[in-house]
Amino acid sequence: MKRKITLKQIARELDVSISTVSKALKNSKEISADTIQKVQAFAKLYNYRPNNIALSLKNRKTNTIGIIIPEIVHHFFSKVIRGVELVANKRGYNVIIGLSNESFSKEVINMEMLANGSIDGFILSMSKETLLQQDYHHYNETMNQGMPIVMFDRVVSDIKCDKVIVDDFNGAKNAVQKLISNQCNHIALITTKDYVSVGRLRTQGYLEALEENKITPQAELILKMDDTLDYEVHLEALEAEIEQLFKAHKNIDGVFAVNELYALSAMKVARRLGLNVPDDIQVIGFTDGVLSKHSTPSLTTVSQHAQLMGERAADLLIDKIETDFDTEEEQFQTVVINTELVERESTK
Amino acid sequence: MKRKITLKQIARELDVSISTVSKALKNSKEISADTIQKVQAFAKLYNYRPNNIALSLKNRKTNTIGIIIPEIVHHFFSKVIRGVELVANKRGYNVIIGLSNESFSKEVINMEMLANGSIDGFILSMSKETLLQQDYHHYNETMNQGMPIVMFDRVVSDIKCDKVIVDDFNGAKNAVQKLISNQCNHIALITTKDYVSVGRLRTQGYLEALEENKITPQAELILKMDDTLDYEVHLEALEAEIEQLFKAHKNIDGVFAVNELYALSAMKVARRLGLNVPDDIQVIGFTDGVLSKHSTPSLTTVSQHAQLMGERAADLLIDKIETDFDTEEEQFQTVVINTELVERESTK
DNA sequence: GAAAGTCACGAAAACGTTTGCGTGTTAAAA
DNA sequence: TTTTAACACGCAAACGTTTTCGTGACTTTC
Repeated sequence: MKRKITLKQIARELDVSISTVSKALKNSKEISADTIQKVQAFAKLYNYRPNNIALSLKNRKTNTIGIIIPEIVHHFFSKVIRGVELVANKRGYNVIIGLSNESFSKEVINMEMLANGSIDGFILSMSKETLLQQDYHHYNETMNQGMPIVMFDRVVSDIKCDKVIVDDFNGAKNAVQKLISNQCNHIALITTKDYVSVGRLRTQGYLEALEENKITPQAELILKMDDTLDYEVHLEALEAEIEQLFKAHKNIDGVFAVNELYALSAMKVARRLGLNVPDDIQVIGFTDGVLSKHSTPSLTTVSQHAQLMGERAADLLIDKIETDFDTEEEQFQTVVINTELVERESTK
Repeated sequence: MKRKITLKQIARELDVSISTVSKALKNSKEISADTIQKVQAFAKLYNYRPNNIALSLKNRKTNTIGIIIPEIVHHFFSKVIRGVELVANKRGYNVIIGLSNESFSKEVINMEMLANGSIDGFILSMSKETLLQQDYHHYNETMNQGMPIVMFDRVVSDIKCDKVIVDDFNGAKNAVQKLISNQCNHIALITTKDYVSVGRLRTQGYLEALEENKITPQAELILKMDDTLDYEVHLEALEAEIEQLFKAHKNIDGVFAVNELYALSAMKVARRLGLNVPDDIQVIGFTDGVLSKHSTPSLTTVSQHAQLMGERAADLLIDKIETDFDTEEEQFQTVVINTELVERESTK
């Protein structure tokens, strides 16, 4: 087991100075052709590679970006990561991940852990708890220390930084418009409580679509789930709520759900109640998940282009990192990713 | 925008030496109570945190582990990552990810990028291309440089390192035994080509179960898919193959598939052919995916406990990292994770 | 043959830490 | 009063780089 070779060792072996070796490896014209040849041959033989940590320290630049997400076992987030990794790698950066697990304190701890020199900037999506508590001091402190942040998907306007978001409003509006065009007159909405920014925007899109079509929104058709519960393990609770809604309003002929699980549950409940999808009731979900494609009937969805979000976020962050010259006032931008309606079997 | 504060700056402000500050922060008894109090107060005020990169360089230890996987948008792998992250964080480590995208060269590049000081060890699962080419020089070189590797799931015996694997053989065998016990007499196997180690083992488990029950395996009932194709986008090709199999052997009453997609496709094709699952044909898939739970009918699966694999792999790696004193001969262990049969609607 | 210029290399600082050791000051022991 | 010990702190090296600035040995120019 031989440790990685260093400049110092090469220098000693070849009986030259460390600086000569360093320069020789860079083909500096300060160094004679002879020496360059000798050093490079030796370096190649021993497979010399500069130590990243030493470079990071010297350059005060790690070429690593940190990504903090609430959860990784989730198609949306893992697709975002894939996008981030793709452009990060292309541009010579590594990616280091931190999971907040939807917890405020884990988010803070993770960020502090990474902010002490390990990375050059953050890409993050807020945890639900942070969204709820509205405590953003850790973001601001991080940015005050000169570390750029790009937020995606779950953002709040109070924080001044670059952002990449989905056009939740129009995505939802178009979906509901589709249902309306398909002759749905009583469209239910299954959404989250309003503190989740994306849920709120999608709800607004739903309302707007109704209004544009002179349909009076009915509060009773809107189901706001308390999503502090993990419905992946409490499926029955979710289904029970939906079943109650369907039974109370037998005229429901369309459902718009703000995520995959809600939409799938709606279809399941419908089937259980003897309703045919899409003949009796049409369903659209806002999601990038895999379930939609493979469910029966397959689910019409509003796709969020998660991977593209990751790519754009990474480009935004790296651009900011590399134009570090703190010029005049900071200029922050918000990139809006357009959604796409993917029509499948759950709509006519 | 104030840069992060350093020992040197504190020292200058307080008119003491850098070493005094360092020691004071560590409550060294070399330093007077007065000074300690003064330094700590100042440090707290300015929110001093030691620079990780400098520490890494000094200690030749990064407290970061690298994880290389073929793909992240995949439930199995993202669950493994979650497991790794969980114990890594608990034990004071960060996780940095690299995606090989099933490509040999990307795997090599990623490993070289991380191996130059950025991390203390690797957790990885081999890309299909590496498996196919059987070129393992990058693993051996990495280990020769004193960097430990823990492999999981996709492993080969030629490489001497710690491993965490699923008991593919018995998992498959038990699943097939279940089908047999459920009165299936003609059980088809949908698997991958043999170079994928896990596919081969699962195939062996299938055969073993048949033999133990005095059932003669029929080669025509075994479908070996060429999985260099991404069937997520070429679903029809996959389904066509399965349909052909079902049509050629109308007596098939059970299917064991080595992954989720194959199993789901089998169910889909069965339904299309007018066969009822599980009455006419029972299906079991080897998978940890989400689709199984939400499909109709829901799929009986052999669960691999992916998160646990990640946890065990991380513990194994960190243990090795922290007992670095290169003692006598290396001792490598292979942890085998037991599978669990999760019974759902696709079996009786 | 002296001044100027080129060439090829080395010394040292810097990035931010930690830590073994040396040292000046004061207090206790002889 | 002298010796010794304790105390409180600073110096400097080390981790592995990069880069600026010297500098000695030649070579060229007048």
